[in-house]
Amino acid sequence: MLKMMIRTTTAATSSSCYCWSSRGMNCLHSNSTILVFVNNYFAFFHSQPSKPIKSTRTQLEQQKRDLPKITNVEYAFNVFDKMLQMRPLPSVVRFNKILGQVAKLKHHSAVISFYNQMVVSRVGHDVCTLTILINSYCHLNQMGFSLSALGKFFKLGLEPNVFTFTTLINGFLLENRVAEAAGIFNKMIAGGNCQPNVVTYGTLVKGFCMKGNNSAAIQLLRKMEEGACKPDLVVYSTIIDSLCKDTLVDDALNFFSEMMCKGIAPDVITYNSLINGVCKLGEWKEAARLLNDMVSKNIFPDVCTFSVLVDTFCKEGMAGEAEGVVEMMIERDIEPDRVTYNSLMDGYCLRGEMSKAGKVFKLMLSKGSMVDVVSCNTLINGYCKHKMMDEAMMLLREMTCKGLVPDIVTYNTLVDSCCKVGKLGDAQRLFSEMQVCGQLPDVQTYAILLDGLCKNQQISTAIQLFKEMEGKKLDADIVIYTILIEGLCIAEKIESAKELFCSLSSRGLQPNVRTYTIMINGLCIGGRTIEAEKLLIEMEEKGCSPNGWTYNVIIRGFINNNETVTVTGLIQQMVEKGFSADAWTTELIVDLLVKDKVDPALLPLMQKENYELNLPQLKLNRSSDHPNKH
DNA sequence: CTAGGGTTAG
Repeated sequence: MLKMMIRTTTAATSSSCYCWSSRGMNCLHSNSTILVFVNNYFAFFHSQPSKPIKSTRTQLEQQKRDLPKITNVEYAFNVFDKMLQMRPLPSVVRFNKILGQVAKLKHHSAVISFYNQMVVSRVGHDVCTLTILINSYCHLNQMGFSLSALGKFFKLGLEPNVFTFTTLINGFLLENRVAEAAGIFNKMIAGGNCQPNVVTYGTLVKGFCMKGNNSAAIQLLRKMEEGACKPDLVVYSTIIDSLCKDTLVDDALNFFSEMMCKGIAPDVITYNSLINGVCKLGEWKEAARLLNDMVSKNIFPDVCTFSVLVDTFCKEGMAGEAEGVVEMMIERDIEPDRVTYNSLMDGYCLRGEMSKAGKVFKLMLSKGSMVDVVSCNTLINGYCKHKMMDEAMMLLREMTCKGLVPDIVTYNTLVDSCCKVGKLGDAQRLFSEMQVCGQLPDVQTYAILLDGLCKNQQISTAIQLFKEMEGKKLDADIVIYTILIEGLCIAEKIESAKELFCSLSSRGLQPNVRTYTIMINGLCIGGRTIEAEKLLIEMEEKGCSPNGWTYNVIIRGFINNNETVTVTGLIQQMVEKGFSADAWTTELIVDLLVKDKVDPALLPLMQKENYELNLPQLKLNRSSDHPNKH
């Protein structure tokens, strides 16, 4: 359906950009920058061949004619059996070829059983056989067996080569044992007869990146430049990707240009890393520039490239552009996958266009095997965020009918929304249901339900639930305690809240800004403004800087307790730190100004600004609660 | 015949 809609729109895409409505198609006259962007790409993609030219694969196939192409393990078993029955036995090389192909299919346990058959049938093995074996053990996270396979080298009088050592290094890295990986590498360098090559270096660079040690990875790259083994595309791409993941996109771009200066051409993986990096920072214009750049170099974007763009446009609220990207994909015969459609669906959910989200979901259903737990969760989340609880619950039932098992995210989403709309009973029923279905609640689930109970003034039930959680040996974190402290404050049990707050350090927990602010608010509600002010100073001293929300809370607290003398100082402090009063606080301050109780010079310093959260202020203000980000 | 980079979504 969606595809049909997309196809009907493509004819007109050169002049405008379209979006869908429930009635069909509407012309979307968005701002010119976006139109220029989209149109450039259409022009651009129309000028490209619709599919990359197929390489001369026939040649390769001809070369391999004597070797059967292994496409699945069953076939490999057959071929292998036949080979074992041949007399004389085929050469080790032929067995290695089969083994290698099975390993490429990632059927590592099959590799091991083939190897064992080879041993029984007395097929000789060589360095290559053992290296494939070691590699398979590595991928099965069985380094112990890898190392005992290494022992076979000595038994058979074989010498491990650079492939063997690189495989071992990779094996240690897969188990996060970077030190041991580096140890092998150092021994290679010291040994002299088997020096690391560019792949060995690349493997270790990856290892450092995995540990988040970019500087070690970069150091290794610099070391390569000094020696005979120069860094290649993979080494650069690994570092570029790692920098992008750490949002150090500028550094990544520097390595990108450095690489190109050396005549190393980037590929689709390099560009995907960069596009992903800039997109995570919301810089879609930079992403568009990179996309432009790669296509101009005849590097073809793949599903991943496009999916990232769809996701970013959706998150930036640019659904029309996201649709445009999907059109481009279809135009270029790149089939959007579940990730692409899921991003688009999430984008519609974000805009509250739930009927369009539902249409994408139906389209995914019609394609078969595209809908999974994640896509259901996305739509359920969309329904929940727009308080369409009936639809959300219906989808929960539907997914079970389709044989999809709702996971902890499904239940957490639903429990949270039930709490937010005040359906505590439903939330509790879902909480039991998930346990019956074998999805054990985690700390986050408890946090969600505890928060719901506390916000709905059911503190005693909350405390009961908290004890249940402790009984299950789940470690309560600061988020849980903050919720309970807030719950106690809402119940106006300020002394208990304070006690719990003071017990945090003995529990090995550090209060965060949220915890402090909630406690300060509680103290103000209880009229204990002196303690509130002391806590404001204390948090700063303990290295937890108050934020705008903290100041708003304490200022309101002081005003409500008629302590207007201190308020002037607090407002000054807040403004000096670059925070401003929210609408509620401003109202109270203006009120004071009218009564001539604060310095009028402060007025222009205050701007209206919406804060994420409003705390209960002697009265409960449920409607102003925002989704909690525990 | 054997070893290294990205796979995006809730």
